[in-house]
Amino acid sequence: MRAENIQEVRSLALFRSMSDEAFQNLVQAAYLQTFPAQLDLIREGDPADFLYVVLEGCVELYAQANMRTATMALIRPVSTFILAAVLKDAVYLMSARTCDKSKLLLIPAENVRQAFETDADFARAIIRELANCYRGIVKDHKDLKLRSAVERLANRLLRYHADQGGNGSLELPYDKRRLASVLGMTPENLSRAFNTLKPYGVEVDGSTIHLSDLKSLTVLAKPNPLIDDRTT
Amino acid sequence: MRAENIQEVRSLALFRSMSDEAFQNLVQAAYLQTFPAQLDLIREGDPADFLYVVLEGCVELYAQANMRTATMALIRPVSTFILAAVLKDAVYLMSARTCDKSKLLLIPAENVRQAFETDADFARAIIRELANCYRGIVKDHKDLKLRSAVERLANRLLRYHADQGGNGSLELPYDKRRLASVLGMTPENLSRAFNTLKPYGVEVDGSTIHLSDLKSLTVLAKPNPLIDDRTT
DNA sequence: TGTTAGAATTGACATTTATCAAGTGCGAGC
DNA sequence: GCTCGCACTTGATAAATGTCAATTCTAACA
Repeated sequence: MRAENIQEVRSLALFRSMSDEAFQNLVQAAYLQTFPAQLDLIREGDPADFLYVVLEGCVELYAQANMRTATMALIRPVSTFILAAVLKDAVYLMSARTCDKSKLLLIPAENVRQAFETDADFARAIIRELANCYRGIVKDHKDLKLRSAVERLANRLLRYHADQGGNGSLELPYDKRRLASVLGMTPENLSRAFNTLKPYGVEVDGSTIHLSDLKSLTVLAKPNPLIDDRTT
Repeated sequence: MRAENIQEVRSLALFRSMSDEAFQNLVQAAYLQTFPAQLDLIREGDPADFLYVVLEGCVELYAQANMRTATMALIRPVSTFILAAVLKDAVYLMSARTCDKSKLLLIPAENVRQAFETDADFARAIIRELANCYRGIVKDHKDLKLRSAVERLANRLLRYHADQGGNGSLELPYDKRRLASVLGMTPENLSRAFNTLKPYGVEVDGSTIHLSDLKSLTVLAKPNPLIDDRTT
């Protein structure tokens, strides 16, 4: 692995505070690999063999049942995924596939478990990471249970808008089909939800969205830090 | 606190492996209290002052937004709740209230954080607990995103039935209003879902449910261990 | 045993969301 | 620049779910 990538991984909250020995141990056992777009990485139900770190590209976590598919999350650099399954030595609850061509680090699950048994700093970092993941999905769950499809879209737009500088327009970070699945609706319904938001100053131009009336969009969306704020 | 209660808490997976000193330290700082039914314990948005342990009774975790309320989970003895907020020293994402008269142990958040910084065994136990909580809510999220209301009810009935011995009937663990909210539907809709399941051998008698045709109910429900199995 | 308050059910209806079937438009590759 | 495929949109319709109001049931209690 190149020094640049090592430093990137080392700087992650999860690995930052662990000892050099333990980190070296993890990294030496790991595989760095580049995958093409749309490649299946893991399938729900399979035993958790690796902890994954996304270094470049984008990975989609999804789940299937009853002939339906739902996107659970989209993982962008630099972050890990399916940590909980690895720690529990259990099967994956979600499948994963690349969206774009992606560079990933695969750390054998056994080494991760060993590291948290022996390195107390790493264990504490894992606690923080897991607590964040947990709170993230609690927020997603509240979003889905407490809001209509249009409200979910409106809040998502406000979030992306703020993330991207809040200058009146935003770029959708992935295609509308995936956005629809993330928001828990069909692509058709997403189209209609955008139309519903037109009177609130939402103008769609491909994957660029212009927000010309933030005030009325915010009144409609009623954003709530306990759902939409991704840092706390 | 009575020795019996101490032993009960000590035997929890979260506290079992920690050192005696650290455990004594936690317990000595804690408050044991009995609360009447329907009492608000915590409100989402408030800073996390205590880790709660339910010793007797039942506590409902719920969330509110947009004039709507959703039950997130029901906590029965003996288990903890809102661990993640305590560890992160953040605000609660969910509110909590007693369902029945309940005996709770309140451990000051600061002591919990101290304990996981100093006791590596406790830190590892927290990791296991958090990983379980995370996977639990991932399953809830999949349930909600991938299934219709009737399917969610059918699978829930099968789960309770199996938990209670699988002898053809089951007792709903709480009232239908709460069950409806847990399942993400209105009480009216729950009533209708029960009617929809009548042809599949589901007979409602107050809070007792008889399942006379498990086979066809299972065909309808299509239970999935990656959603319904609460142990893995 | 009768009363009563809250829970549960039912019916009528509105709203939301999904489905199916055409279209339309845009971008990659020739 | 053309065209082919695919994502996206739109329309018509169906299904699922929510809302409101009225009624029935049930269990606690006088």
